[in-house]
Amino acid sequence: MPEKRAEILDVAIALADERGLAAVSMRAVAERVGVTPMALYPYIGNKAALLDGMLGRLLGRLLLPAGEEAAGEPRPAASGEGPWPDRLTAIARSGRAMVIAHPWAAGLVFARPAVTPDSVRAVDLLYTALLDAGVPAPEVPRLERMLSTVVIGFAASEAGGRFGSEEDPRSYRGLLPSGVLPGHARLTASLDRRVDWDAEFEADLADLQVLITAIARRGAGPVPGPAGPGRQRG
Amino acid sequence: MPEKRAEILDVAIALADERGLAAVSMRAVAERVGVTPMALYPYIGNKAALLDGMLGRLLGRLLLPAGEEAAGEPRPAASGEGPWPDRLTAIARSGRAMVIAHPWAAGLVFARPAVTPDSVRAVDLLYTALLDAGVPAPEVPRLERMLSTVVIGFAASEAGGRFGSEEDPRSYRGLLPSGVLPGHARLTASLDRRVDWDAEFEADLADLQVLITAIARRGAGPVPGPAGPGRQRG
DNA sequence: ACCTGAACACCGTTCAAGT
DNA sequence: ACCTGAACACCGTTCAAGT
Repeated sequence: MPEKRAEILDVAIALADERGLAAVSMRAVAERVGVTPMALYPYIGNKAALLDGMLGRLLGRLLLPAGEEAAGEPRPAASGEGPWPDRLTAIARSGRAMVIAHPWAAGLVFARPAVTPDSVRAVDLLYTALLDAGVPAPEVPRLERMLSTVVIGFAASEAGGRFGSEEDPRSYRGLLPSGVLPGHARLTASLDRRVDWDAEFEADLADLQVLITAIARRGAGPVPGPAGPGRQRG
Repeated sequence: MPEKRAEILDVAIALADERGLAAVSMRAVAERVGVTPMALYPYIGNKAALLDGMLGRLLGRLLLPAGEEAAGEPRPAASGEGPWPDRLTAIARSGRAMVIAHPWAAGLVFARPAVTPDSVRAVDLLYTALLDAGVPAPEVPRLERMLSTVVIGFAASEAGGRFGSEEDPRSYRGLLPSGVLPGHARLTASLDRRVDWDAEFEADLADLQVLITAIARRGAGPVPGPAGPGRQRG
């Protein structure tokens, strides 16, 4: 990565952190770099490539082997050491921490193929953990996509507002008396509690480990389970 | 919903379907409606509210009780009849079909709280299905968020390109010889297959049903499982 | 009550020109 | 090799004015 390109991307990331993705314009980035908008193009290509580059740089930091110039960033994901549940948990927490630290990145992750060298390395860590858990090889890529979708989707929902804020528990109440929300009516006690998102994320991770263990178990035995397409032992 | 507002939103949706979300400008929508950009503001509010309104209108169509003026739209989600796995599957398929029919909607779902009347009704269908499956009440809202995150995230990944296209299986090969991708090296046979996304979605749904059943089982028994935070029977 | 027209402060990107 | 300046075709939104 040419040094100038890295500088431009870091300026753009800082701008997005401070004022949101909408504030990241070629003109605004150029001004912070101290240059004319047109001077960015040889290094960046265009606006879409600028956004790709910003995301790629975050992913690169995420995978640094602990304490390499990533000051102020969330701890990088552990590499291939330790029991598989610990490795899965570490990667998942790093991903969520990245999105919380840079909420604007959430929307970008879903929009670009995960095929940059850095994101492929992240995927590889998950592959290895799933294989070590005993998941049959033909099911590993699918399960990796499901896991990363949950982690990214959870963080994106938190950061983007889909999970809502403090005032929304009341928003469904107007629809209750008319009886159009029978499910909510059966849950009122549970719905009025404030949600601890850290705890919910950890509970989701625990449940996914339950699922992974179940899949590994049905893959190991000679008797196929009732669900899932044809598969074979890796 | 005032008739003019509905007309404006439908024009904006058609524009997004035809030319992408980036083509949806106040000016372009106004031109199609046959009016000056400023004439939209009393009905719409501003650009952000226009996007919210577009998404809300899609959600409304999704929940129509089968065959009410939703010509050319994906089949609406089944209401509260039938076994819970069928209901869950129907809602999940409807959500994915909506995103495939209107790919631009994927990015919006994560960015807005799911508290409009229509999205609350969709959530209620999932609550009811999970309760009928035997999931303890305190775990139902969390599980609903996990399920909808998987469905929306899967569809968003498909529509947005995160899952990649035909050519990307080759993209990791350059990194294999150097040994930085041990997980991929153990999976080459599985990674070279073309992916059937319909089948993968169905397999994910089947696995989520396995997980739901496991949670219902541990909630019913007096012996708590090793994973998950404190919980109580509904 | 509903809409228009001009204006303001922005965009991304091109092109030809400078050093 | 690297950067600038002017220009083009756009944005969302304001405000005062028209009917």
